Amino acid sequence: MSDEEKGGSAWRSLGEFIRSQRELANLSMRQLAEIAKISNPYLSQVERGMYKPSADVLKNIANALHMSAETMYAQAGLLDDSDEDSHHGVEHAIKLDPRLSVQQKDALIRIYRSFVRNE
Amino acid sequence: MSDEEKGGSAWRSLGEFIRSQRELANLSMRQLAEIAKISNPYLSQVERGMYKPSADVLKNIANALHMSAETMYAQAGLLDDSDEDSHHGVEHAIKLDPRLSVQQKDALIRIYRSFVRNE
DNA sequence: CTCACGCGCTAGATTTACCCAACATCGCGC
DNA sequence: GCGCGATGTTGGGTAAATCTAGCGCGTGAG
Repeated sequence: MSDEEKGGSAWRSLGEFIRSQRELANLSMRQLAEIAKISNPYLSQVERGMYKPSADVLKNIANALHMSAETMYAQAGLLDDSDEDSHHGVEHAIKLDPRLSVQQKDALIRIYRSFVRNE
Repeated sequence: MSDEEKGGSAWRSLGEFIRSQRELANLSMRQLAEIAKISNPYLSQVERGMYKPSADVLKNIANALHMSAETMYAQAGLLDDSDEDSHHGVEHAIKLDPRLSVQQKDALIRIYRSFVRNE
């Protein structure tokens, strides 16, 4: 089939993404599950990539984590078709931000590059 | 038993929306179902609002109807709010960068926010 | 040390999405 | 009239998504 890969790998990385964002927000599974209106065991399975959550669950999790649903869908690989976001990367986004001064942009980009270099 | 509130009726209008778009494109159910990689009976159920299709199905249908997945999600009521002042450009890119660790993303976002706050 | 409590995870049951086969209905050519 | 091919729909099954109840582990207080 010439279509896009329907692999489950995208879902697994989505789970890791959710877990990292949850930990970044210092939320326990039960807390996030409560806010996102799902059960904690299910959240556990989702974070471990065992199930592909439906769209409303994704949206609820995204809102609970104070991120846009689109970000979540993009991470889940559900927004490929028409125009994939300007995926020109972090540096591009930094350069386009009008609220940053030139020095600030430079500093951010240098920090970013030091991070990705030490991958 | 459950509460039918925001969302319950959204799926029904979504079905009507899909049906109108399909008829507008002069496609039969079997044709659209074939392109969207679902079965014709299931498409029938969806158009009549009996089931809430999952995100990938929605994306495939949107694709088959030559519309963006976001439009479909919006019709499904899955994409409304994304609070937060919407200058997500830099933060969005940072969150999606797979080469950054969680801590690195956190650090970059904090630096970014301190910059724009101190403008 | 023990008890209580929060954490993430497993086990099993229930609900839901989705497919396949068969149905009824409406043309259209013979 | 009789097929017959195309349309939308229904019934019944299977696998996946989601829930509830409970487990085992760590940690802090008494």
